[in-house]
Amino acid sequence: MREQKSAAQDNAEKAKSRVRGPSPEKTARTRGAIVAAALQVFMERGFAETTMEAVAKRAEVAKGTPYRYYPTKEALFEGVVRQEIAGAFVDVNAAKRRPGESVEAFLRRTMVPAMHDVERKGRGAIARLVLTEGKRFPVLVEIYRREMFDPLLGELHKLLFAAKEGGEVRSEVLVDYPELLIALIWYGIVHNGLLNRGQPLDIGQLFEANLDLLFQR
Amino acid sequence: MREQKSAAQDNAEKAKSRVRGPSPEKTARTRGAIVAAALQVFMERGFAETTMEAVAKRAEVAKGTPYRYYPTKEALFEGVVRQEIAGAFVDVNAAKRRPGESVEAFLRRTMVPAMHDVERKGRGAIARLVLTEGKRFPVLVEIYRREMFDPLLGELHKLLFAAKEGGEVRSEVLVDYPELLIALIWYGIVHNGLLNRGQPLDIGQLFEANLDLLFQR
DNA sequence: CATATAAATGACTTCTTGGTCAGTTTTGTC
DNA sequence: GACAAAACTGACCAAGAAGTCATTTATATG
Repeated sequence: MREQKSAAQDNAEKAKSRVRGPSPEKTARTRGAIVAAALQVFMERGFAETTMEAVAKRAEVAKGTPYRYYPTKEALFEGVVRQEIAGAFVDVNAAKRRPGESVEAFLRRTMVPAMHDVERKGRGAIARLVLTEGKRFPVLVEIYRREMFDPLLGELHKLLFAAKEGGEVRSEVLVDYPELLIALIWYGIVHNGLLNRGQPLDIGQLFEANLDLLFQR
Repeated sequence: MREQKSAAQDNAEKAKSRVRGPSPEKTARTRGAIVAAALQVFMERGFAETTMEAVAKRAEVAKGTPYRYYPTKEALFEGVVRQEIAGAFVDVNAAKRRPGESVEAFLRRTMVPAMHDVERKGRGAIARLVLTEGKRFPVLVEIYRREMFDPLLGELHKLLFAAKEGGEVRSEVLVDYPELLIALIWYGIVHNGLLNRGQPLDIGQLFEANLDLLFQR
């Protein structure tokens, strides 16, 4: 029933046409090692300074092996960063305001902790990579914007609007410029990757300070 | 009195030992063309993507000529950016508060217009260059910090402190975190270089919005 | 105008690195 | 154990770009 397999037609969905050769698990492990190594090296050296050989060495494979998974260095970079963005995509819409919960309380409960571990979860590093290599990889910028930036901005906008409506804040400046809240996130990311020596700036703390200001604490 | 010139000892300070050959003005013009070209190309392509040949071509000189002024590509980059930072160093301490002028009024009078033409004066571009290439050129980051970042932050800190003392603002958050005001400048710079399509974001406007918020407008 | 000197040139060298591929090893099936 | 198929290897190739330098050109002086 499967002697001829009707030439390249049945590996459409799940039907991996594997009859012989190394197990898919092994392959997946190799791919994983390469992706992980690439991410590491790209993050510490940047795109241009990274050689494929360095990636291979870090992944403990030979020079040619990465090319079995990604045709070019560019493709490797894109693939790896893409995947990382997708993985970091914490659904900003996941948390919902509890009945009767003020916007301020909601922001402190959800956003502050989230901001707090931007660095600990590696989100800062990926943002910096998109930032520094963005000019060469506009696609990644677009993805980043769509997956991270715009949703967060939109959510903040809605919340600030609600805060205005509910009388929690007087000024409507924030409703027009929710960017003011986003700004400090970028600032923290940039600062941590470039300007500071010593321990990183805690973005959550900054965010909280801004909330204090906003809600007249 | 100058036949032998006592072998390499008298061109110490100002005594350029020029007796023959092209005028220093011509040389200066060539250097200027190279520096200008380099800055342009570096800004539009980044360090790694820029070839010395492209710089030479833009400056309308031959491949080897830039090397008469800068020994390596790195030196050229550093030299050019250094010079640009120094040139962009608007003395933040230049403007002084007029007698009786409120901090708010002072900020609106001086800072807002200054922010307003960050992009028009090319300061955004140079900041982005420092940002994207900073990892490879820590010296430049240090200079940038010393010449631009720290002075501005310090000045803002003093002003916000004065505003608190004078009762212009209730919250003392801004005194502890003047970074909140710096943050949006970075945000604007990053945004203009990466995230936006269409016309650039006006940082002055953002700054003004933040002042509105801060001073409860 | 002859000459000395510096500036500028661009063909050439060298080195790095992305990418290839014939051969080898690994793995699973019969 | 023989075999087939895929994964893996690393020597090799080719392109591109940094940097060199013998030669040429431009300029100022006597």
